[in-house]
Amino acid sequence: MFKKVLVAEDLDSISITVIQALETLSIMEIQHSKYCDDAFLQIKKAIQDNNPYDLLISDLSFKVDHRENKLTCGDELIEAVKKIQPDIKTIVFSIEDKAYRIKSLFNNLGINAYVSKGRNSIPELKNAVESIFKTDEKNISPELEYALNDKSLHEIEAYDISLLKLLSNGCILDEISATFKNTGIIPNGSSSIEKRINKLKIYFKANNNVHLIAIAKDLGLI
Amino acid sequence: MFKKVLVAEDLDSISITVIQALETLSIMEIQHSKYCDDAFLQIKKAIQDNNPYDLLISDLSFKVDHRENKLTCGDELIEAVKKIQPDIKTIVFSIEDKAYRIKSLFNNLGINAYVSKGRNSIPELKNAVESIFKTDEKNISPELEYALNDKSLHEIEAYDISLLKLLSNGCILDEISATFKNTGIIPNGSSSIEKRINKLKIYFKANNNVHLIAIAKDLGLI
DNA sequence: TAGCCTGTTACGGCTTTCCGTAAGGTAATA
DNA sequence: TATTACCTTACGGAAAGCCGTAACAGGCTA
Repeated sequence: MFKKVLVAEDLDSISITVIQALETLSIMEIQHSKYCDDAFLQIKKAIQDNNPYDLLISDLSFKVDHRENKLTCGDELIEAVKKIQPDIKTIVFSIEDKAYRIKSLFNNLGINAYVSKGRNSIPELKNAVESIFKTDEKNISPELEYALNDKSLHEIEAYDISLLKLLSNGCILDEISATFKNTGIIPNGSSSIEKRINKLKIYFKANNNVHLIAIAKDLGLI
Repeated sequence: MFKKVLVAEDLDSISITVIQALETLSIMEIQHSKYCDDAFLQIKKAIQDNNPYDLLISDLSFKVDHRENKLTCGDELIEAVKKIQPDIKTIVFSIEDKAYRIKSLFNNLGINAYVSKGRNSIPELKNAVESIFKTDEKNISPELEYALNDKSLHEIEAYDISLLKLLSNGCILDEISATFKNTGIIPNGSSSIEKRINKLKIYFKANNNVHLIAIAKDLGLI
């Protein structure tokens, strides 16, 4: 079994249970951080001490409070950690169940397992830990397996996300066009952007821009 | 101390910790439900058995799954419970920290305490339980006290919420006007609705309707 | 090279939103 | 009753979004 595990989770009501669950798996050393920045520093220090972590279990969203943090969410934490310790195993444990989000975690961050916080997630979390210790296969909550096979999600790209974000910030077409030109994103003609928004509206069955943003927000795309 | 307490919480990772915390307060009987419908039935049965619950600790949002449920969220659960047992004490334990939401829980549902799930929420939850057992005062997470005093929230009424919801569903002004006329909501002139939307845009510092809906979604108003 | 396909950009009209102005209605007050 | 204040509704011009058409460029194929 893994020897040294770090849990990055802000809610005390959850971290307590997670740590107890890990203890039942006879893991020797279990550490816990309430902030992403702290988690990153602990992993960094463990490398320097020549006693690195085997596994990182991280939440995705962390509450903002008085503290200033460089890393504000689990995505950023994992990305930063992989840069200094590429071989560390990672499990994401989050309430998030949007296929798009989960998909990108496997594809872009190379996480080893995704466990969705739910009515029976502690046994699932234990299984995931055991499973990725034994094999190197990817592991995902049973009810979320459909996510990786959802073809439709291939069609929504980073370009669309940028577009939707700018729209949701109140930008008009010309402003979006200018922004894309400045950052070198193409296509950036206001007409092409208009067309792309139109495609998104058809895809998401939205009546207008307002409706489109409401749907994108509900889906967790932005 | 309270003798009989019900915890309505879907996430096992949280309910386990909450129950452990209640046990340290020497509460004799602690029950737990993962669904609002189950919680309601348990409370109903306890009344029939002449052994009612003293306290209900409930989450607000519950994940949807295969099961069909009449009560889908904590708000609905508490409202239903108060109808059959008006004197029951209620604590809401939720990640929600939007002032508007919390305010309406105290004012509309008459909850006794609100504890926000956070980095130190288990001690806060224990304090809340002890506090409302001793006194009959309202109790709220320290960092959320500002919520009840936030004057600005008085200005956002049910009318605005209906309006924002229709907007977010892709309705245009004339459709909203027609809907309001059908349901007897006034003002319902398309011009007045336009003005009202304008006020909301100023209030929330939104550039346009799209921006407004994005903000309303972020604030959890809709 | 000519033809075809695809994707980007441009243009024009039509609708909807945006925003200021003004008319009508009601209620409180002098 | 007259005045005032406030709210609702109506109207109109400007701005932005909506949607179809067309021009242009690059890549592929015959």
